[in-house]
Amino acid sequence: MQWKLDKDRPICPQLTEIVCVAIANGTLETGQKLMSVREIALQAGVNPNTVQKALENLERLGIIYSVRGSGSFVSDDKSVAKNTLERIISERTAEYFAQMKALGLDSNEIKNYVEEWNENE
Amino acid sequence: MQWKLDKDRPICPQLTEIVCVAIANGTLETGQKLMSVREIALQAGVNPNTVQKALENLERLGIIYSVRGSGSFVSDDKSVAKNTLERIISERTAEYFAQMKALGLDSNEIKNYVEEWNENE
Amino acid sequence: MQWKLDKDRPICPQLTEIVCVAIANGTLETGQKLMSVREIALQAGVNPNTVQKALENLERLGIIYSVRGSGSFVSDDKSVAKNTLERIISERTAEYFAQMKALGLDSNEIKNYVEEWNENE
Amino acid sequence: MQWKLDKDRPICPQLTEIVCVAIANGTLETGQKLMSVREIALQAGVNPNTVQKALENLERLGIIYSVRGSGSFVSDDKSVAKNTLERIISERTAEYFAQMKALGLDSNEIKNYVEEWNENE
DNA sequence: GTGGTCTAGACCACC
DNA sequence: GTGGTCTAGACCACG
Repeated sequence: MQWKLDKDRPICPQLTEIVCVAIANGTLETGQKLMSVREIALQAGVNPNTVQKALENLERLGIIYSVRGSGSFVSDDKSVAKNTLERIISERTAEYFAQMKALGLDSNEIKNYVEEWNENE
Repeated sequence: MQWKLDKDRPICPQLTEIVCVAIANGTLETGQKLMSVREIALQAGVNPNTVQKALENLERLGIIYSVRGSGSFVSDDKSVAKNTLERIISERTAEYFAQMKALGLDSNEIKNYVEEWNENE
Repeated sequence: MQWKLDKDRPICPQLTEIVCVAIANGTLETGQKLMSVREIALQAGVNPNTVQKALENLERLGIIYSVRGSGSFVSDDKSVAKNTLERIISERTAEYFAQMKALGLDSNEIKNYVEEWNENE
Repeated sequence: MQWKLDKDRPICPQLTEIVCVAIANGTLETGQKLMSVREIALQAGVNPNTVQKALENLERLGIIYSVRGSGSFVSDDKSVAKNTLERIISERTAEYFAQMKALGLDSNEIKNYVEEWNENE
C-alpha cells in the first residue's frame, strides 16, 4: 500500500480515495486493521490531522470503523467502498465532460481527444 | 455570449476560459470590444472584482488589450487565445487521466468508460 | 446569539447544536448570514478550527451553506435544522433512559425522579 | 450477573457502575467474592486491563477490597456503593437537564417529553 | 500505543 | 475581508 499523492489537489480526499481503491481492489480485506493514523501520516509524509480527517470521512460513510484505543478497521460491507469509488469516478468524468464542453469541444471531439491521448502515452 | 458558470469551481479562471473560447471559435472577433466589467459582472452574476481580475489575466497573456477609458478589446493575434485554450484542454485531460488512474483504472478502462459515457448521454 | 459552552463536553458538536437551535427557534432566519468563522471563534472563546469543523458538519447536513469568500448562510429549508434538533433531543433522551435503567431504575422511577428534580430546581 | 455494555460509551466506568448496581440491589452481598479479572474480561468481552482499572476504581472508593492472591471482595459497608450510585444518577440527570435546556427546552417541556417517552415505550 | 479533540497559526484563492 | 486547507503539536481517555 503506497501513498502516492498529487500535491496540486487537496490531500485529505486523496487519502480517502486511496483507501477506497485499496478496499475495492482487495488490497485491504474486510475486518483488516488499517495502519495507525500516525503511521499513515509518516509514510505519506503528511500531517496526522489530515489523515485523521480522511479516516473520519471514511467512517462517516461506513467504509471503515474506528475502535478507540485499538485502531481503524475495514467495514464488513465492502460494497459501500465500491459504490463510493464508482460514484467518484462517475462524478469526475461528468466534471471532465462539462469542462471540456465549456472549452468548446462536443462529445465526439472529447472521445477522439481521449483516444489520441491514450495512443500518445 | 453567455456566462454559464459552474459554481463548484473558482469563478475567475472560468471567466478567462469563456473569453478564450469565444475568441477561438469566432464569437469574438479581432479588435472587437468586450462588454464592460460592470456589464459582464451583472450578466454573469458575479463580483465585478472577479471580472476585473479575469480581464487582467487575459491582458497579461496578450489575449486582449485594455484602452484606458474606452474598454477592453480582442487582441489582433487570435493564436494566443487558441494556444491557451489547447493548453488548458491538454492540462485538464492530463489531470483527468491521472485521477482516474489513481482511482484504479488503466488507460483502456478509461477509454472504454469515456465511450460508454458518450453513448449514455 | 450567545455561545454558552459546557466545558465538560466536546465543543464542536455543541456549536453545531447551538446553531441548530438558533435556526429552529427563529433567532437565525432563512438566508441570513452567520458570523464569520473568526468572529464566532472570538465570541465563543474557542479555536477557529473548531468552529470551522462545526460549520462543515452543518453544511454537510444541509442546514447551512458556505460561499467561498463571502461567508456562511442559513439554508432555505429550515426543516432540516428542526428535524436534526428533534433527532438530537430524542437520541439524548434515549441515552438517558438507557443509562438510568443500567443504573437500576425502571421507567416509573425515572419519571418520578425527573419530576422531583424539576420541583427542586 | 450480566455485563451489558453500551459500546458508544467508555467501558471502564460502565464496569464500575455495573458492580455498584449489583451491590446496591443485592446481587452481590457483603463479603462476597467477585469473579476474577480474567473471567470478567472474558464474559464482558473486554480487555482485562480495562477490568483491572475498573476494580482499582472500586477499591479506591472503598466499595470492594482486594486480597493479594485470592481475589476481590464486596466491602462490609454497602452504603458507599449505594451513595456512589445515587451520586451518579444525580449527575447524569443534571447533565441531561443541562443538555436539554441547551437544546431549547424548558423544565416543563422536558418533564412532558419524558412522560411521553415513557408512554411510547 | 491508539483514536479523539482542541489549540495555534500559517497559506491560499476568492470577493 | 472570507472560507478552505494544511501543518504542528498538545492533551485526554481507552486498551
